[in-house]
Amino acid sequence: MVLNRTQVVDGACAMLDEQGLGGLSMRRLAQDLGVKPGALYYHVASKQDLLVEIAGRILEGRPISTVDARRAAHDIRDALLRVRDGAEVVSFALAFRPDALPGFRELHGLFAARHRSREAGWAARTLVRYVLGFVAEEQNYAELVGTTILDDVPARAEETDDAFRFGVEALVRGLDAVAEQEDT
Amino acid sequence: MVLNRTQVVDGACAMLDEQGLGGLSMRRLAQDLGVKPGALYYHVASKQDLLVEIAGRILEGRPISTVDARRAAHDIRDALLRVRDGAEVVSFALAFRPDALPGFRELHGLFAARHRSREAGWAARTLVRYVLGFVAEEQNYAELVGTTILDDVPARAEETDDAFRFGVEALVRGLDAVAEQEDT
DNA sequence: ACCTGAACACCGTTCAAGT
DNA sequence: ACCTGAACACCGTTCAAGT
Repeated sequence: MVLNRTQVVDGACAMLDEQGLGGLSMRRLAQDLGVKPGALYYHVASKQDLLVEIAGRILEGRPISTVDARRAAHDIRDALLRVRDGAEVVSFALAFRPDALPGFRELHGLFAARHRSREAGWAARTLVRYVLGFVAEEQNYAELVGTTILDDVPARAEETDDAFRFGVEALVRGLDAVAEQEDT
Repeated sequence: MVLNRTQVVDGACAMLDEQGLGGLSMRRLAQDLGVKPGALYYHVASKQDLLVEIAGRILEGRPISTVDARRAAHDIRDALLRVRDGAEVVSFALAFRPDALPGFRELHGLFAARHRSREAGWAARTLVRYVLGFVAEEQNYAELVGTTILDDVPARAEETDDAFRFGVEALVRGLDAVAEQEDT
């Protein structure tokens, strides 16, 4: 079927967006691509490998600011929200292969001006964790609304945006504040 | 075999701590309890139901402060660290049934003095997310060190504690700071 | 009330063999 | 080089039937 790695990842991204992470299986993906399950392993080492690749695609979708922490947080959120279960996929990839995510190592620089090197790394990771956790919850809730008979509260979207901004603001301000006494 | 719900949850907790979340299956649990898989479903509605129950047990292990946000964060971390993959299990439970976790709804009160009601809820959820995200990463890393040939950096534990304190301090300070201008 | 037997509908992964 | 066939070792869940 002259399949290649790019097509496998493309198909996986499409399937993720349509079925969600729970509906993305190697067997289904193979069938979707008109191929037997074993064939996928000629192009991809494992499902985990595939998920890391998908995570990369998700993050490449939107450029992430490297100068403003607040903007960076919103950029990452926007990227994650473009794909169903995006936050969960990226979280997995980050846990499994922390170095392989594009645009995440550079976030260290967001705090390099105010913080010492070690603390800048902590700060960047803290911000990323906040965004991932927030969006994972957000997307998970959306999933539950879609599946279960959970009555959707109207005007939830704007309140969610407000809640996100609230957390970003608190976190960035707090990170700035603790930077000032890093001279023990 | 005169099994009851408590014994099923007990067995599941033990298996979680020994095998990790990936090694906890209904079939293995059944075999461990000397019973056929189908028997478990007489005591537990589903695996998800079981995980929510386990999450409750994990959080009940340590009392969580309701007066000091910094202490509460450390209390929650301590509770999560007592069980392998504790953070992942509690995260799942929180996503799946946000109301069924003991001691989490009360955290709202930690911020009620400084914040308006809506913002106090946001603040509490932000703090919980931080702790869960941090400990999930922490436990996941420990897992990778145990499995893969990943050379463990010495003195990592103390640095991890420092990193956690750093984030808690920043977050709590930031949350306090944004509280002061909640008069739009 | 509590459990077994047995099935249903799935998984990820491997690997000899084919082309 | 790329894929199939076919297996291996699993999953969660259901449900008639047994005791």
